[in-house]
Amino acid sequence: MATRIDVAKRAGVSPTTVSRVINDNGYVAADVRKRVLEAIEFYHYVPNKFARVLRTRQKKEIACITHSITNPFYGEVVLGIEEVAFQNGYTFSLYNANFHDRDYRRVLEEGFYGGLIVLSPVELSKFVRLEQVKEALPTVVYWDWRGEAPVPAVYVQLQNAMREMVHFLLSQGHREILFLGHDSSQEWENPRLFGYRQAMQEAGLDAEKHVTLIPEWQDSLQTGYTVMKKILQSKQGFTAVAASTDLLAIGAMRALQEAGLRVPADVSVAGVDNLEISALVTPSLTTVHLPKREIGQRLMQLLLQQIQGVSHSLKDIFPYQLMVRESVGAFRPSSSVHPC
Amino acid sequence: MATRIDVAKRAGVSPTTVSRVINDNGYVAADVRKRVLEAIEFYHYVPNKFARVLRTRQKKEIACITHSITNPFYGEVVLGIEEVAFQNGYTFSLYNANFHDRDYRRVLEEGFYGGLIVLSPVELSKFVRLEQVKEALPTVVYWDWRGEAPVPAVYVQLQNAMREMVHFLLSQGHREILFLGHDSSQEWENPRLFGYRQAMQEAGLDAEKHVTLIPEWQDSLQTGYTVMKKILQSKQGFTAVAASTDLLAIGAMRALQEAGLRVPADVSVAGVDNLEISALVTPSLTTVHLPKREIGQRLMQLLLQQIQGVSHSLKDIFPYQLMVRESVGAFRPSSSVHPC
DNA sequence: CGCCTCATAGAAAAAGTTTACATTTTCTTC
DNA sequence: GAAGAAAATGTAAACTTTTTCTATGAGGCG
Repeated sequence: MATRIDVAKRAGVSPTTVSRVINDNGYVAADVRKRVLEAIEFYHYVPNKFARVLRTRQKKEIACITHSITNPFYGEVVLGIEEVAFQNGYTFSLYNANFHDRDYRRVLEEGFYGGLIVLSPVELSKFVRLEQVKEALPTVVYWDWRGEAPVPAVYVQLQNAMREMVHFLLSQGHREILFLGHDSSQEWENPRLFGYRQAMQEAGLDAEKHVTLIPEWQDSLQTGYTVMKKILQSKQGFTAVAASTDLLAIGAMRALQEAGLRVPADVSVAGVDNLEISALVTPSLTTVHLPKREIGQRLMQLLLQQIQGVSHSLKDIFPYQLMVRESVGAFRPSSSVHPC
Repeated sequence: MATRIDVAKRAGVSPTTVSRVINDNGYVAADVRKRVLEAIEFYHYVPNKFARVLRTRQKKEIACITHSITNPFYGEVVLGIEEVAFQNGYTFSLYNANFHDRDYRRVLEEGFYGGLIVLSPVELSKFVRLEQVKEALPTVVYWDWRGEAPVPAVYVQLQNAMREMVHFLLSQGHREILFLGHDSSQEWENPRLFGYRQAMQEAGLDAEKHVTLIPEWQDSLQTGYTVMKKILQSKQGFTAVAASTDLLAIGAMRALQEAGLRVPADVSVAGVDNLEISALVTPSLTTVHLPKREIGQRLMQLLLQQIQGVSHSLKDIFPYQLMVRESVGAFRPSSSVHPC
């Protein structure tokens, strides 16, 4: 690989002058500049990033870490992040924390990246300790839990979103509404679960009877499918399913259909997220739209502020919107999985 | 940030000894090692990656570039890549080529990465010129086109896969089979299209009548949906759809259903890929399984060989497997979109 | 003409690490 | 107990870049 010295030799100048041309600072005569540019072109010379960063300490590379690269929700968030990153001259790379925790911390701490975006910390809590990592580099987080994030964060009103969704199910006459989602822990409180309980209590219903909790945090089609299969064996009676996410909802819907139940005639199903697929399954999924791309954009903006040191942990409140589609129908007395 | 020199001072040794402890090479006495490790712990010292790479030229970081991070096909391939990368002490980051081409080339060429995996070069041909980039760093590619890749590649027998799928549709009695997918160009030949034509010709049918080509290479649910909507307006008659990918198939299926057509009673639909979602939509999709994770693993193995200089452009032939599910039914004389 | 300013360009230091080489200390072995 | 091997540690160069400092010459001005 050609270095700056090769370029300098070919252009008949000193290496310093090449730097000046590249970084466009200091005085350099027009003809000299031209010669240098030609030499750069000749060698296809690109300055060595490692040497440059070693000297300047300016890393225009940011990292994003997520638990599940295959989750389309994060996919869309990432698109938003990228957009803003590139506009600001940053490059962006994505990590998937499926593997060894130690390695990830190492990567993040060895000074490779100028900033870090953590998508949903709960799923990553085994790998990334926000308190530790924020010491090593500017960090922001997509925080979809109740309470305060330990670093600047983008918040979404998931509790209200879920609540509104359950309200809608209630408005359709449903009373036996199954909650399908993740549990809270000592550390983390699941706002979706709170939203569900809130809505049920407001309607004067038992908010615990139909709560089905998924042990490990897994947001996948397969999880929704297998959990619903199990529920159907348990003879639990319900007429609607309020799923934490669209993936869970779609998986659950399939399990219901395989059991010979019609959605929404026999059971209604709704989710939260509004993924692309949700509008294109049959029946199309009633869900709550979350502005994924905007979340990504704001995350990156927040990180830029962090890097520049002007971060005032802004709590962005993003709008959500109920998307009424086919998968929810009005309650009919005859319709119930196992009448109770 | 603490450096090696701080650590050395605290441990009362020379910086060299610290290096030796860290890299575990050369002689170092047990008690000295212990002192050094304590000092490292004290400072939370992590060697600066930039200085290290500058010196050693060993970049244990590889990049993967794709056109569409949200495509679950690539998502699963990436899981396989990651697995092997981590086993070999490499870290891995993902680029999404939605934005400026120049920037990507720059990132790749400035020596940041020790290797590059390109997922499907056609979609990236605007951004990444394999012939150029392979000069800058070891490169391998997932090659899903006819002909030879310009760099070591992992090949999949897509032509045969598609052919087998169309054979299956034919075996179910279908004759008016619509092909839904991407066109070939001067540069690239689409093996799926060839597989379709081959199967149709073998059956003595017109292989061109029902070919519907998607202009830009777009593999998404939305594309399948909108293209099928358009087809339905055109009054073209067919009884089955052979889609290039599962995403296109699922999108198309939805458009058919919205038009009041039953799948598979009125129209059969099949795809290629076997994504997770494909088994969980209703009706579940008949498709051809491709070993995505294995493809990823092999890609990374191939790249490791490239890096070590022992690459003998191995052509991996991966098995595929027809997955018969609900979305294809036997042809019935009465069933046709627009009987012709 | 002497001095100052400004345009231009090179020399050298610095960033933090690895490693070849050099040096000192300790251990074998006859 | 001396010689030579092996173990342990240190010195300094190298990796490539940016940046500060210095040097040279040209032109302007009193």
